Amino acid sequence: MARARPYDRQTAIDAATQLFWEKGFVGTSLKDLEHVLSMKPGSIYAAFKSKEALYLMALDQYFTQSLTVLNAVNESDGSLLSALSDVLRRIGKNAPDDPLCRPCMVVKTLLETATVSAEITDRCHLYLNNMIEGIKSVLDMAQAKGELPADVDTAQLARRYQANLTALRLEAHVSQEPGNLDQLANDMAEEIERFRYRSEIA
Amino acid sequence: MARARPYDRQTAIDAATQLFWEKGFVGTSLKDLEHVLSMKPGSIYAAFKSKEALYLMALDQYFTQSLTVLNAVNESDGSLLSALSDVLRRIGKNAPDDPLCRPCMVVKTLLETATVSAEITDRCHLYLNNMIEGIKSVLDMAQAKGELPADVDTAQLARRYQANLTALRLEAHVSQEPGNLDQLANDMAEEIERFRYRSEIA
DNA sequence: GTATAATTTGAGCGATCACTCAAAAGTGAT
DNA sequence: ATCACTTTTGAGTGATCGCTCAAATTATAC
Repeated sequence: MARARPYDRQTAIDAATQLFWEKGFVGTSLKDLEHVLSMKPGSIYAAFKSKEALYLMALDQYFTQSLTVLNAVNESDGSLLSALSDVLRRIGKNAPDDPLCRPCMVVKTLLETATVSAEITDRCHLYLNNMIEGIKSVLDMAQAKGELPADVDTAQLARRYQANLTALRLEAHVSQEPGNLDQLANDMAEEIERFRYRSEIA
Repeated sequence: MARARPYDRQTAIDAATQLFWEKGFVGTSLKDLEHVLSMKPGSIYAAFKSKEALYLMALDQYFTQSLTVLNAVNESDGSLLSALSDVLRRIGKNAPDDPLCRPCMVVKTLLETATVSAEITDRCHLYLNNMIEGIKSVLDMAQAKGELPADVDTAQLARRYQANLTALRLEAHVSQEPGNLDQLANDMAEEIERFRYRSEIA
């Protein structure tokens, strides 16, 4: 029959994702990719068509992995609101190997590639919309469970949560004093907890 | 004596700032700069030494201009807290020609150049610290004027404000539905207004 | 006008960019 | 072993990268 690929495609895309995530689209050269993928240019282009196409695959990989965080929140047995605020507090810890403690790749991409590739930009908008939709559905679920008052605008709160999440991930990358980040994370976590429905209050 | 420069240096740096701000350090080529500055490569290097040095000048220019916003807040005759929250509401309007409604150049730079130039990165941290210091001193003044309760941690609130500002400016760049941005801005504005001291409450 | 000094000019430097393609190499079926 | 087929290889493509420098240009001083 035919020759088999000596590499695992998914592993390769994942390596490319890490590289792109760190250095950006323009900042990543093909030489960089060759090293990380252990592939020669010809193979890269045979396998992934182009640098831009590979970047789109990397973005998709990133987004898929990001969804697992949201799924974990959804499947938490305790309070959904607590699960959401715990994500914020987790970023406050700024663990070096925690991908959540690095700036969102989609945001980085949107800041970088507005003038580079319309297709990449469009894809990013799609991911962002999907993500906020996912957050909203968690909040809707929380509302159905009685965790959130019925009059809370879940779409609006979802946008607020996403904004906080983005700002916090940015701050984790920028911040020099860990205590400040943790405090900021706690502030944001308390903010969302403050929405929790308490029957004893009017 | 000697030949005079046919261009205004400040104007040139300003043009470079706009270009760098939009396209980033790596994304801006010398050809781009030649067009914007109407200068040939030799002149550019004679005047600004290198692309990186020019970028540093652009960053400084950007930061100086950013400070004028803070100064305007400081010199507002009315409430300082209102002046701060008005800045957030102003971003909610997303006026196309309002530089405040574009992502912070320092943040963009930090996301892009962590792997490119340590000097640029360091300078950005400096600017960020200066800016947050400026915000804190506004809050301190508000506290002295009795606008803020004495027990408010102004340093912490300043970080929170800066995080909101950054997130909002990002959202202005990313957001597709203007109404959402405005609502988010109002949320953030109300959040800071909620700190305002009211004598009739305990 | 001539000398002097500061500035612009722009062709061109070596390096790197994203990318290509003919050739070599590996794999399974017969 | 041979074949059909897929994949890897890596030197090499033209274009562009940031940058340089000898020459030309423009100004002032005398």
